[in-house]
Amino acid sequence: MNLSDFLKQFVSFPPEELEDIISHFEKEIVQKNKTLVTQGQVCNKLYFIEEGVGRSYYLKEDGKEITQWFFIEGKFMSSIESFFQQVPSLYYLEMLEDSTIYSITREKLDALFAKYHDMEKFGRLLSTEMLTRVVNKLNALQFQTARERYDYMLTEFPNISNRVSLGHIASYLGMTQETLSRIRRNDSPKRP
Amino acid sequence: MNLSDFLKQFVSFPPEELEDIISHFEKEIVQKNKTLVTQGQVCNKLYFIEEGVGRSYYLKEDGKEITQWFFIEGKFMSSIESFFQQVPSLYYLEMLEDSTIYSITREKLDALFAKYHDMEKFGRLLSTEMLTRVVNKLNALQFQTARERYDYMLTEFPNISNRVSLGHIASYLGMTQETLSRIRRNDSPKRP
DNA sequence: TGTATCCTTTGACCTATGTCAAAAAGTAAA
DNA sequence: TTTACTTTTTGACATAGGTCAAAGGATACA
Repeated sequence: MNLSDFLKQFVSFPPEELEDIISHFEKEIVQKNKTLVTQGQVCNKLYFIEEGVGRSYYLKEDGKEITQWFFIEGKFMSSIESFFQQVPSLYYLEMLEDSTIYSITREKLDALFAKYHDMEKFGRLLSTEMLTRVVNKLNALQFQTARERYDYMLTEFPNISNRVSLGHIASYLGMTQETLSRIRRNDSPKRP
Repeated sequence: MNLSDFLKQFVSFPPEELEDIISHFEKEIVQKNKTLVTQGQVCNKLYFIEEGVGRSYYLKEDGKEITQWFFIEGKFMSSIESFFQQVPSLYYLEMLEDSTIYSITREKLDALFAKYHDMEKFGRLLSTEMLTRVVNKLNALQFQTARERYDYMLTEFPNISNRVSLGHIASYLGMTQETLSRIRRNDSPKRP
């Protein structure tokens, strides 16, 4: 999905607004393993992924990486609270495949929010949608077993497992790689 | 904190806009244990708490209640994804103290979003703020021990523990009441 | 001011998941 | 196709936190 179609999903922009908005994004081709943002740095870009996969991850004191979120094509990617509150990012942002992305700076985005009421609405709807998705994950982590959390993930990110490593998925789900491997072994989808 | 001050924290509304906006809210005095929304029902009001505490909770198959969020005075309260996506609520909303709240329907709120660009901006900022808070809890649940999660909660909701029951807090933190009781017993604040 | 009800603590025991270590299976590079 | 490296699986063992049951404390109301 391209950026224009994505924007139109949320708000029916007049064509000339849409064109103006899109003209403020910059296309970037990035390679697998490229780090977009480092822990401690303020993230001042919002990215739209046209093609590819990325993740945000947190580095623990003991050096272990904890995946916080996956971002796939047709979605926005950012270190959310760093971008919106302009505070140092707790996370790294990294691409996991060769990808085509479009980026916009905080300044330009704010200008668009101020210029177009429609854009402000888009921003609001995008936030609430993301909020919904985060709440779903929260529920999974708060009251589900390891097995159920794995099932949740398959609905949130279908076939992500062919694209990213087991270790990344395990930490995303708040479990170890060994536990996830054992869950997969008994892989009849859970029936209650 | 009252509604007017809360709105002004996010956006500097012109006085007449502010007045118009506030006039669409309805004041309600509700008693302790009042249920505002039931699981399965679409939540079509957003509440502002002027005084009091509430919570959202989920009822598991085995009848156990799991607190999902606490809402205190000076904050908005709702079954977020039910209100914004107009789908049946997964949660109950309940007040835990006698409270003074202000409510607005989805229709009226949408009309205000459409009427005032400033209000749309307020909506966007409110969503991103809530998103940030939810992400913080997500992190706590995803990679912290029971003890650390308890410490996290004390920063997110200082002295909530004097106002709501231990069982509510425990389920909010994804642990049993017994575990929380044991954590509290050894209550020297964790030093790393 | 006693009685019923609810909330919190404690103890004994159990289990899901983590930890550590090594083997096996993939993947890439030469 | 051999070598080196990364990822996944497996096994043995450890432990945080859950479960169940009962005893204390609070609180409310009659």
